[in-house]
Amino acid sequence: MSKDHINLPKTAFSMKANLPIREPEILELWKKIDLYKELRSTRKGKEKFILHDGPPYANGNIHMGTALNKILKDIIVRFHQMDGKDSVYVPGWDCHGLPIEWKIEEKYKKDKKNKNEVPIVEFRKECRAFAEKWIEIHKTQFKRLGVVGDWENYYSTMSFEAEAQIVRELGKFLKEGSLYRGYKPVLWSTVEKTALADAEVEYQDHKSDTIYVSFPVKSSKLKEIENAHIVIWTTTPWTIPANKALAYNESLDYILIEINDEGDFKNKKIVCAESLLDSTIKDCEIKNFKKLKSFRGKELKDTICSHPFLDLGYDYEIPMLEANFVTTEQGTGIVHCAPSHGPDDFNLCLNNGIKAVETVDGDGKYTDNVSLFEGLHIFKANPIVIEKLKDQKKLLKNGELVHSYPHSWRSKAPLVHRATPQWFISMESHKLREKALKAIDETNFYPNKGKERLRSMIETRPDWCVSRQRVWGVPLPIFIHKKTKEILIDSEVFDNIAKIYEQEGSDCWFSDNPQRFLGKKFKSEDFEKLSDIVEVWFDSGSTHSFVLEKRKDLKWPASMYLEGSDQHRGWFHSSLLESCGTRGRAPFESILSHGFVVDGKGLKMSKSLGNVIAPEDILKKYGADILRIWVASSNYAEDLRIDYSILDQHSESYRKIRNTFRYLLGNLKDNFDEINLQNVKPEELPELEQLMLHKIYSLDRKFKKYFQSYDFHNLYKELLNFCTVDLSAFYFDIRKDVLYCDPEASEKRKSTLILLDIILNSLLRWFAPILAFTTEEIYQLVSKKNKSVHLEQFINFPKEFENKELSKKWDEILKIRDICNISIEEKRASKEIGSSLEADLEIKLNHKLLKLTKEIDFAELCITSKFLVKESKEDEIIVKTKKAKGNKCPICWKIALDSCERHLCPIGKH
RNA sequence: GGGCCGGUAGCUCAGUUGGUUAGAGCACACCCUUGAUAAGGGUGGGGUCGAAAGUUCGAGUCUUUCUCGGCCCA
Repeated sequence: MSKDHINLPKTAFSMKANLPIREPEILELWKKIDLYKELRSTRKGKEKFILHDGPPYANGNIHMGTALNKILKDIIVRFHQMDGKDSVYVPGWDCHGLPIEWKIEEKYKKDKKNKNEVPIVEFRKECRAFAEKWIEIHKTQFKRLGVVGDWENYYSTMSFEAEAQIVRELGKFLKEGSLYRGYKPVLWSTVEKTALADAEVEYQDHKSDTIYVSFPVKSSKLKEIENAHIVIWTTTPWTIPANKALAYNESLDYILIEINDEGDFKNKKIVCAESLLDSTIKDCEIKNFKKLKSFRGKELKDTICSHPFLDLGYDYEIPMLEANFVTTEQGTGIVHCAPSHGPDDFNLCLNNGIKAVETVDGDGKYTDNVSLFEGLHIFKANPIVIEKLKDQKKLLKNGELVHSYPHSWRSKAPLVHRATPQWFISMESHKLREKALKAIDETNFYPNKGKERLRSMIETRPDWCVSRQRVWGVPLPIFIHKKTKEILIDSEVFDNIAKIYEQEGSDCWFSDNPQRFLGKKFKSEDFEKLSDIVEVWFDSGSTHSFVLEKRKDLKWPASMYLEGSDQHRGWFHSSLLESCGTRGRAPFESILSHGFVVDGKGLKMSKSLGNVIAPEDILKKYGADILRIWVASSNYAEDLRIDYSILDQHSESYRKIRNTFRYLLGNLKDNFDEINLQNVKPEELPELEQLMLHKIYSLDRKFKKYFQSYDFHNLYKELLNFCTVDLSAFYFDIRKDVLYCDPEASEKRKSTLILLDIILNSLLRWFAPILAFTTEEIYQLVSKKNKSVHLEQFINFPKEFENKELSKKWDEILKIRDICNISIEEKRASKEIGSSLEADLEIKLNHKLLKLTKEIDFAELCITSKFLVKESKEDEIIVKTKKAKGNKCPICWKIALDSCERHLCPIGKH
């Protein structure tokens, strides 16, 4: 029998996707039709959805984390666009900062060039060019992922507009008075008279003086230690004059002993950690002592000591503070804290209201804040400190120690932590913390746990240090009066600086005459011009001001900020603070944070483990749509696992989806004319079609629910299950008979085509935000309506499609079908039949089910040739399968005793 | 080291306020089909719910400890 008599599927949509080749062609198409522009004009005047791009750093190739971030953003942006909104995405880059400075310095090192001999402006130009280069590379890589956005008009933190606006933003904090000058320890070289970044530090062995020093207890809740001494050990005797506190660990055990040896400490009581007692008495050569009392560290709470130099004028209180950085590795279990000379000390003291001051100047000499020692160089101070401690009978022992110590990579000179003038934004002076906490309450978080995470950080964070002693960044627009030391706060000056930057960027700050910035109102000789730059978190924290507020196509606040969960401390954090400080609320309405990309076993990717997968490799092997499926199907609330076996699996799912489309297209013969759903009368269709309309309707409800909560992995799962369970294994399989064998005039066949049309249309739109390329490929094949599938909108299905009663009825029918299948399978296993069309079903149902399924054609549903339903007294559904008797119709392949009525074929004559 | 988050079939994920025998899809095995064909269908196997202890009539779900992993901080 020729196949001319049947209607087999035919489509130009190939089974093989070949995404790595096809996707770039679709990118070309989007470029040709200027998709971004089309998207904007289609939704002109519609409600805006603005996902504000957190700028990646313009340095280095993208990795899986970046790809995840951008694809997730793109999926969300496309969803909102399809939902009918004007969903605008403007990509941006973070450009200033240390990593780029290093790259340029590395290059200098290679070329044997000295950074200090190159004018700052020239150095900055190289940094700028470096960032520009990476922006272009990133752009190509992001576009390849299918990300749609305003790539031509991206934003960057180094644009002149951005630099100008950053100055304006700082001006707001300055005018308000919440930006103040304070001191904070940084690693400092007294030789080069400059601060050093961590990466510029080399660790080498260094011989230090060590001392055991006693601090007399002034008062304590622990009565036994009231007249005792707290003993500390340090390798930096010169920091003793800057001591402001002592730190203990509340979870350690401490001990009080009495010394009976002759000498300064005879009959004196001292305190140290119990586990360090042995090493302490050994080091201090204590021979005779008595253990008096052991106690937990937490009992030291609220203890106040005196400075060892109390009698020399250091008559201030030394509080004991709880700190978990105190360990029992070395020393006495109690640490001396000089907030001006150590980051731990600084943070601990700051949290307890003790601020750092400038104790040592740039040359390494004590300032007038340190009595007795003023003018003395710290590297010459150790013997003098030791001598005075001895005089005061506060020195138990001194010695020497060779240990690893930070040195400058250039001069090789030993470094010190030195409190330097820095600029801070106060969390309290203008209620910034309070405003930020309120703003967090008013923000939606996806997932919800992000809210607590950000809140707990804001609750405890210290004042924001916004200055850096570097060169690649926006200069702090600050002048200080030489005589009064007052900060110049003048709107005209800030405006003037901003205006100049807007024209030519901020390089001129370092090269031009300061008078240019001061204008006519002030004289440059009266002022000192600051050379610090703004820390980069302030840059990116201000993007809302120079992107969202400045661009007409955007809105402030953004609808959403979306980044990795590390950005709770980063961009979410700095944007929140900047905006609350200047505008009193958050620059976002919602925050979506995603986890980190880890390997198939849940371990982080690292070169040493060899488990790194680059986006580029995935694109080459699978294509962007597979990667986009991986993003959509993973639960971003937690870490996202990826390896080749996971991608293989998603590839399989993709093939299933692709073949679902192929079946639709094949049976529609690539003809697709969108049906007006209002004209579809469900009651005029066969029950199976009615059921499918209901399934489409209820899937759409779930789809929209999941989309509203950005629950993409469940959304994708629903779509995939629909394709496999409801379509491929059910509806498509059953309706092949009608589609292939019914005459074209058949009403049933026409009804099926209506459904195929609706299903194709629905699937195209549902999948479009995720499978951006594949849905476009199909759309280009069949639709003449729009230039791109992405210009379409989600469908609103008529309420009439919903039919819960029918759905319930079919739940029962499908149970019967399952039992039929099991029965057929038995006969297949025993080799009595092969194809289900060789089966003849005998179904026994109770009265209720019998009545319910009166009109149901179980042969059609189970794809058998015959069936018979009998009433049974039992509730159990019983199915018996027999081999169908008769001959096979050459057209529909059904087995019948006489002719096949549908084809009037005289069975048996063939 | 500290804070926070997480661990459910090989994989991606469901699992209501504690309540029958813990689910789905994929993958796998076997079978069927050869008119979706490098496709399609059917059936089936597979889980100590990270581990242990506790609360409870009853724990994947609540508590504690441990363990493994991730992020942030130090």
